[in-house]
Amino acid sequence: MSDPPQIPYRFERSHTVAHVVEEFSGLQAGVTTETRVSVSGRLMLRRDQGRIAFGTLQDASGRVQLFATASATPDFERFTTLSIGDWIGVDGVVMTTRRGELSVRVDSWVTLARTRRQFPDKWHGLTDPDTRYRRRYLDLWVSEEARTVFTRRSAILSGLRRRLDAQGFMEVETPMLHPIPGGAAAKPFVTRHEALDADLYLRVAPELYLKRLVVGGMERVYEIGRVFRNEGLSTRHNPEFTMLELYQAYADHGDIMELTENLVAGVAGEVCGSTTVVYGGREIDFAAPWRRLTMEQAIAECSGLEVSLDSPPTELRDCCERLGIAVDASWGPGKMLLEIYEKAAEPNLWGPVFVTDYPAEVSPLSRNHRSRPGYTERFEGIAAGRELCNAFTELTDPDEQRSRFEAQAALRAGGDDEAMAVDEDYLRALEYGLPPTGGLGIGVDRLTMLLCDTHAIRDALLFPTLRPDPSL
RNA sequence: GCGCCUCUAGCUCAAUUCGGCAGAGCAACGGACUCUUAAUCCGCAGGUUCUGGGUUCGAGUCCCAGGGGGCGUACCA
Repeated sequence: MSDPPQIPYRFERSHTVAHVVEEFSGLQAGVTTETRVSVSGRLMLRRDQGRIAFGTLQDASGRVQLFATASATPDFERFTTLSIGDWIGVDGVVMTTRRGELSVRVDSWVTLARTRRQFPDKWHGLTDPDTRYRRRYLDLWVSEEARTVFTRRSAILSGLRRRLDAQGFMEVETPMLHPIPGGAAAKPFVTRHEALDADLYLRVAPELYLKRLVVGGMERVYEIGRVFRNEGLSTRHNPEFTMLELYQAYADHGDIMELTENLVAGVAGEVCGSTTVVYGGREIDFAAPWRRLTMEQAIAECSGLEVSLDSPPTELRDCCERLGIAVDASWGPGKMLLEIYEKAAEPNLWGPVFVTDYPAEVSPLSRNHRSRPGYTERFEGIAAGRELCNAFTELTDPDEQRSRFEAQAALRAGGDDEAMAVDEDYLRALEYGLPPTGGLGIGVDRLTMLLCDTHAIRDALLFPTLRPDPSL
């Protein structure tokens, strides 16, 4: 074997593999065209045959066979020493073999990168989840399913953006470093800014900044971005995940429900080819309109329990205890009702369904229900037993918001490190006037899971959070 | 955090209920082959069995501690 040739600085490609396959799909067996193409990618299989050799070239779009011969292929001997996983660029005519396999004849070729490490088994690929996540760059080459999920995730993101842009929403970017964590009940990550000599928190939600923008006259805004929550990892939780939040001035929860069901159904139809998708072997149809159930109705339907905020507190407490929920002394009826719902109803709601009318006690940022005291105009969209989105008619009154914050701060003082703090700056913004506004948050990773039929959030994230590898 | 399971060659996996020489396929390496399709055939090489202790004449296997991972649970509006 001769020395490796100089690696070029660029390679001019005329076709992707898929483009070649598409353009020449009808070619009969044993035909050599006069069309020259240049393609590039990794050599994923090689079948040497003496004075001819076959290879399988894979690029981002697919696979095509390479056909090399001692007479037509320069450096044929060296070609047959390429390793599986080597990057090459190939130039040659499009042809079919006697058996009819579409191929590119290797009339010239160049090494673009060599792999110094051996690729996984060409048939079994990678099965160890840890290796798949830690070396995603390998997983992407050997696992078709992984490529499909991330291609689809990208389509979901652009589909969401396109639809919102078309409805007059403006995409914005708000700070990820917050002086006061807020916008969701979650434990934040703390970091430190040296020059400011201040602790800052990685955002748990962009909500309070986006609503400041509505105060500022941005009537329809959205942000798609990472949020960070310092909580446990599970099949459904990653410490950093992607949230879509949007706010629409002059809209209420009803408008947001319509927007949500149309947005999700539209993206599902576009990305999956149908609003009906199969998740875990069971169909789920995202076509609008989705069912609406109040929290009490959801509880009653799933468990037969007749409870509400008007139930005597002792009854709510008994109900919690029967369900195995450890009731904290600080819980009011709203928190108990929510816990009952989450334990007895939510996992059993296949949906998609909007569960509406959340207690004010557990909804510090949403506006009081126009006709049901103690409740808010908040809803969550549930699909496959899990929260897909959270939305409400926004609380606009600064005095009411202050008292909600203070209730949260009291919980915080009592040791609840997920409760919110009083955000004076946000209150000042409200004092300048927030018009009636509807808001929505969608978990993009959860949506991806639903539309890709994956059951672990790690499979919907390119690089899920893992413990640092102690062997490195 | 807690419980259960798991970790063997680059990858995928073996290694007899009950402790007895650590193996195969693919990849790699050397060779044969002008139409293969996970090519085939011949040959060669490949190991801190996650780490550290312990029991034993003898440990991949049993015990203890630690590490990684998976699942469940808790937490996560």
